[in-house]
Amino acid sequence: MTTTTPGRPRSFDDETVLDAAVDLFWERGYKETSTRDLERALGLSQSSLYNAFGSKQALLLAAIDRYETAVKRDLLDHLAAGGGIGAVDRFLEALAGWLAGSGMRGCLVVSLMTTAREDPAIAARVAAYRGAIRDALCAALDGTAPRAEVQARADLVLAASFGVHAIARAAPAEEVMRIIESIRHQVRTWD
Amino acid sequence: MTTTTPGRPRSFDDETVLDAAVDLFWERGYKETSTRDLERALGLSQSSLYNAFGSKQALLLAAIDRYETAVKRDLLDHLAAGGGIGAVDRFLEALAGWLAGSGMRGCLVVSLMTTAREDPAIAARVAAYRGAIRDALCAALDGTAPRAEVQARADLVLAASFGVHAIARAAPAEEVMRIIESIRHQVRTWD
DNA sequence: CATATTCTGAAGCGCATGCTCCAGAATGTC
DNA sequence: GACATTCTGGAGCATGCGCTTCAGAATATG
Repeated sequence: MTTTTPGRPRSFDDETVLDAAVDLFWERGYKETSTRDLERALGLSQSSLYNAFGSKQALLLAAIDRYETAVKRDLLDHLAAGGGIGAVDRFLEALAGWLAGSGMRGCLVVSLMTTAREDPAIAARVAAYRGAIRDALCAALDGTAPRAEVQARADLVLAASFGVHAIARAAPAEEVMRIIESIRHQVRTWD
Repeated sequence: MTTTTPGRPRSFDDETVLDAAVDLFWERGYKETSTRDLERALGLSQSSLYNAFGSKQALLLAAIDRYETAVKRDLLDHLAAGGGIGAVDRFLEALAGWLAGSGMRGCLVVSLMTTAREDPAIAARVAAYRGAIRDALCAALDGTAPRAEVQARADLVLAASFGVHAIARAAPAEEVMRIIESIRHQVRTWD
């Protein structure tokens, strides 16, 4: 049932556009990115943009979906593969590479924390993202310790990695890398 | 040499005004707080405000100074008093109270991370704040383990507490409190 | 009281914001 | 080729932004 609707077809690829939106929101923040900035970076006029996504907020929510997909592929898969303390260590190792490879801009979602405080829809999306990471950490750590201990360790790694994302946005790269190493060192003592 | 200059004296108290500025920047964020908002909350006209502080950015920097003073008094003093693992644990306990008492808005400085990325003066101020906390953690932990281990633990607590601040801005209070308990649990294993 | 200095409210500057509207171009179906 | 439908660029809306300007009120010194 993929009948084509009559009328002029869209001249841009939704995923390409979303990638550019992720990049812009990630680099400069949500509030700091204007619809004119998006127009320029995405190569779409504002009318096309609003026609396709509805609002700046809706575009952000779609961009978060796309961002989360990438995070799952590049980061969380290290947790799923094998599991155990080693998996968490590899997750943190990948996090360091992820940060360096993306120009030390931390995490899109973490950078939205202030915006989330005054926008329930964004707050809900951010909470879901946080939950997904915590669940992945718990799953990886399952069986390495009593359940309560597993959850405490997951919370610790979650908080520490979010802190790294916050720090990364404005600190020298070496400092960020050292902090990640410190976290990994702690994680390894659990083995 | 406290000779009074001729001319009409200022009708407001600088520290009272700064407290209100801290409160507003903290609650709503820097970019999200307009000079009109400040005018309203501080009870000063914009001209008086600019006459006294020079710019919105300068006001923020002054507000950070005042905020850091409060943090030192309410949080870091727990690290200085006694020292050792127990001091870090009490610091985290105080952090939970600080968050609850301030309406779960996290940390003013952590909320500036995105702004700091595009404003060198704010970035420098944020880095100094971060350094002060790390130094206090290192000092408290000094002697409880080899120097390298002390620094790694300080980094971990720093990152985790910054993560808590980020999460606190948009998560349910219970979740935040549970995360802090998880961090404290880990810290206590060092004893 | 005269004078110099400072503070203050209101008005306004140019510019950016998120979003909408609309005429016309583009491309599908029949 | 006729038609229905959708996309697109540009102009424009009301609003808000950080900041400045200025005339006049307020208050110190001498």
